[in-house]
Amino acid sequence: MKLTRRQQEIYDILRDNLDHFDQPPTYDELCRLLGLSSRGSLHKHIQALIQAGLLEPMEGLQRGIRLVESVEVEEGIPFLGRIAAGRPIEAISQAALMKVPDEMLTGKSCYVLQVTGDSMIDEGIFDGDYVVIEQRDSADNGDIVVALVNNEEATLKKIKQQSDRVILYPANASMAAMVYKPEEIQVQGVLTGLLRCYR
Amino acid sequence: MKLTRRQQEIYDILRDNLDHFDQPPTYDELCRLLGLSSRGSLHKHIQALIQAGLLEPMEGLQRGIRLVESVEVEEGIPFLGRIAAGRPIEAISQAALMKVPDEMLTGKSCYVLQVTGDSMIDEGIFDGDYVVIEQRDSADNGDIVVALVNNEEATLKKIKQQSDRVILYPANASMAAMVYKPEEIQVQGVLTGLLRCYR
DNA sequence: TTGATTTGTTCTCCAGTTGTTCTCTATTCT
DNA sequence: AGAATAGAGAACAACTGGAGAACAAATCAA
Repeated sequence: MKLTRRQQEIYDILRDNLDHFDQPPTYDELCRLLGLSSRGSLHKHIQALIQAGLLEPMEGLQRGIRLVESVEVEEGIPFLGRIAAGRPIEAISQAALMKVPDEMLTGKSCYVLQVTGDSMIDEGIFDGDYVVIEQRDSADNGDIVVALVNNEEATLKKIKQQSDRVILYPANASMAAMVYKPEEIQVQGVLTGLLRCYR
Repeated sequence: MKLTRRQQEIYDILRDNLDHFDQPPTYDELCRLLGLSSRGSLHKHIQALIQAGLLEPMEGLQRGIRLVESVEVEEGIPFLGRIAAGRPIEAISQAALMKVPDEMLTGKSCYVLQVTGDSMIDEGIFDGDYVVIEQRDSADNGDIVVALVNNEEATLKKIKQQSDRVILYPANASMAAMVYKPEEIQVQGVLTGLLRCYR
C-alpha cells in the first residue's frame, strides 16, 4: 500500500517521536504535535496507516497509537555451533543467521556448523571451516554426514552403510576408519556446502 | 520503448535527485527543478516514462512522481566467472548474484570466481570451488591473491613480494613456484572466502 | 455504582493542490 | 512541407488534507 505525502510524514514523525512519549500517543496528543486541530482529520490518516500495516489496529480500545513491530526479514540459515569428532555438537547460545549461496541449499531444512579438528583434511575441510548441513536421518553411501554415535558423540565423516555394519571414514591419512553396528549410528544430516573465511 | 532526449534527461534528473526529496516530487516541484513553467508540458514526458515502465502509473492518485521500484532486492555479490592458472578470467555472460556470509565480506568491493584446476589443493581449494575475492591492487606477503601476469593470464596463488621480484607459490606439491619481475604482476584481488557445493 | 471525562469514530463541509486534457506556438530534423 | 519534439498556458475534475460537530464506548473519579 502506497502512502500519501502526509501519511508518510505522519508516520515518520510518529517513529521519530516514539522515544519522547512514555505512552503511545493519543489522537489529541498527536494532533497537538502535528499542529492539527481536528481529531477527525487525523483519524483518516491513522486509518490509512493501519490499512498499510504500519500501525496496530485499535480494536475498540483506547490505548493510543502504536507502531507495529517491524518484521525483520533476517536472511540466512542458523549457525548452530561446533562439531568435533568425539563430542556432541557444541551448541551456541544465540543462534546467529548466516547467509549462504542458494546453491548450497536443498529446499529442505539446513544449518551451519563449524568444524573442529582435522579429520576431514583430505577432503579439503579444515579446522575452523564452516559446513552447511541438510537435516536428514538417512544418507547415501559415500555422503559426508553428521553422525550421532551412541547417542552422545557427533562427528563429521564419510559414511558407508552395509546390512550388518556402518563404517565411518575420516578423510585423514593418519586416522583410521571406525566400524559400528547400525543401531549405534544415527544420521543427523548430510554435507551440502563448505564455507571458509580467510583472515 | 525508446526515450527521447528530453525524456531520458528528465528520468536521469529524477533518479539523481531522488535522495534530495524526502517525498516523491509533484509535477510542480519537478517543473521548478527542470525550469519548466507548464505542468502540461511535463505531463507528456511523464506519461512517456510511465509507458516505458520506468515510473509508476498515477492511477488517479496524487502521490507524486515515483520511480518503479526494482522489486528484486537481490542480495549477494557478483559471480564473475572462472579463474584458471594460465588464462585470463573467463567471464560469465550474465553476472549472477551469490549470497555469501557477511563474515566473508570486507566492506569493500567483493566478487566470486570459480576455481579451475588443482593448483591450490594443499590449501584445501579444489577444482570447482568458489572463491570470494576482495577487489584490491595490493596484497600482503602470504596472501592468496588473484594476480594478472603480463596483462594476460590470471591466476590464484599465494604471493610473496620482494624488492626485485615477485614469487607466486601454488599450493600443490607437484607444482613449482614462479618468479616474476614486479612489473609483470598486477594484483587484482585478495582471497577472503571459500565456498564449495557438494552434489 | 454512577456520573464525568477522555478517546476513538463517523459524518459533513470546504479549500487548495495535483494530475489531466486541451489548444497553440516554436524549433529541429527528414 | 510535414513530422516529431518541446514548451506555455488555461481550464477542469479529482484527490488530499483539514475543520468541526456529534456520538458511543472506554476509562477514570468519586
